[in-house]
Amino acid sequence: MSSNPVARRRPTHRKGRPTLTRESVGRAALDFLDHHGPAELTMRSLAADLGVSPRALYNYVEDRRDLLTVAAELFESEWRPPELDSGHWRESLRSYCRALRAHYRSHPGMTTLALTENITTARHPTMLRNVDTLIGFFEAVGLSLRDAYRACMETIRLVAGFVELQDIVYDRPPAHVNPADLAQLPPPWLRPKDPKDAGGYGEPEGSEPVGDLPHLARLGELEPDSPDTLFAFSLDILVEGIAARAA
Amino acid sequence: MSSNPVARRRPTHRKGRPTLTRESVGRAALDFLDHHGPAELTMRSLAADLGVSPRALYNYVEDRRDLLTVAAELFESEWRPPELDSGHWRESLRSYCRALRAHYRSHPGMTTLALTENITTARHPTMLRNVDTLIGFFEAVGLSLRDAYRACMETIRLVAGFVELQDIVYDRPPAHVNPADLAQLPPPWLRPKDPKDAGGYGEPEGSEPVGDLPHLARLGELEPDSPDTLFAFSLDILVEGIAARAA
DNA sequence: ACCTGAACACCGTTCAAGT
DNA sequence: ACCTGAACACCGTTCAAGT
Repeated sequence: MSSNPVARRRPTHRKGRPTLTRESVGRAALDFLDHHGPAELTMRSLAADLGVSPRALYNYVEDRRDLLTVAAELFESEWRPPELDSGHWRESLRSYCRALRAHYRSHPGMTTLALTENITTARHPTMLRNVDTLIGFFEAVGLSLRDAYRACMETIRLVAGFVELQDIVYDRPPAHVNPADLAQLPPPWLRPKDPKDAGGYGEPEGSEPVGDLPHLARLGELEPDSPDTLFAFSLDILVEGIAARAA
Repeated sequence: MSSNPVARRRPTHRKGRPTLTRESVGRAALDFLDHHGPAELTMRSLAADLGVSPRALYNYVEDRRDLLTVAAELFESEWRPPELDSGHWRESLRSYCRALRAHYRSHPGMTTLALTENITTARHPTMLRNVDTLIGFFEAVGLSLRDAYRACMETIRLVAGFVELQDIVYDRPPAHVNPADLAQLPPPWLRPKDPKDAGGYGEPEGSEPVGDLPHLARLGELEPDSPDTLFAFSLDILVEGIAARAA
């Protein structure tokens, strides 16, 4: 040991700012998503955030894909799931899914980015452990190993799909959708387009085009669901579906 | 009527190729996805495909977002769902979902594009009619109107989520994943990274890292699921979950 | 060893000009 | 009326050069 040369530490600062690392760059990318949309996350904007030139990032990550992979790994490692108790498995699974949903929503766009960049290489040990635990939970509930694996994948996909396809529209309404429209049934994307912007669906006096869509029309009389209520329904379906399988 | 000037038709051809229209441009975008990935669909590549300059597209669509909206509308209008029979509702719902899955897969990337571009404005009348019919089906099965709406959304989200998060990796394996790895359990994204590329998970002789993940390790002994089998499991969960709700 | 600045090949979009 | 070509402000990435 003493024959080794004195360990030369890499400097911790440079020009007054902490030295970059592979992890700190990935961390910055993940945090960036808390303030901006995924489309705004570019090598240049991230470099500007960090106060360096875009070229500097390439000393720590291979390319943009690699950067997003590091961010995805940090994202995975960040989550500490609640305890799972197969004794009260229904409520336990619900809590688990609610926590998982909150985690996905906490860094909005991370899943979308992973999707568009086809990132399947972020396999953080913490995530593998979480998945392993969840599979064990489903076995304890009464599923075969194979079904437990399937149920685990189904659970994750349900939560991720809900956040990406449902929550994202409510949490960050796109420029072209009126937030007030989200608080009504049916949601904007199930309302007929008003022809030529002349009085359409929302008109108080009954108008023609609705006649063809009787069930959608009747939805207008209902109080709208909050995203949380809708998610609770999804969980009901999942839980009872698994219960039927375990029986 | 006869006082109207003679209707001047717009020319149907120009320079030997059919004149572009808003619809034909959107159609070309949708068809483009059958041959290329969504990331390759650019204004320039599409224009090259059509044999025009990129600028020409802007005579028919406002911008890239608008182009993708037209493509999404065509995508929605293209689907003719199978008949729904509430008399044999379980098998009927299964067939419906299988057909819907096939539709999503037929133009891979369309949903991903709609997601990244936040397109919620594609509301083709055909799609609204299909949704309306599905809600009516769930009411006939025994759900309240509110639950029927929720079940309809849940069904669509389940199928879309399955295609985007599961099928896409099998149908178009990204460059960095070995297709042979997809035919094994656990899937690549649940296998521990081999440390420094030295013998890792796949090793015949038992190695350390697996000891910590007992359930994932036992998965290796199982024959892998085909995507179709995995989808059938998802449908089982959905159908029995809805059955419990309808009771 | 780590950074910057300039450059390259792309992208969406717009302008001025052609026919 | 509809198109092209050149241009602008972006993007990811690379090269040569600085300290």
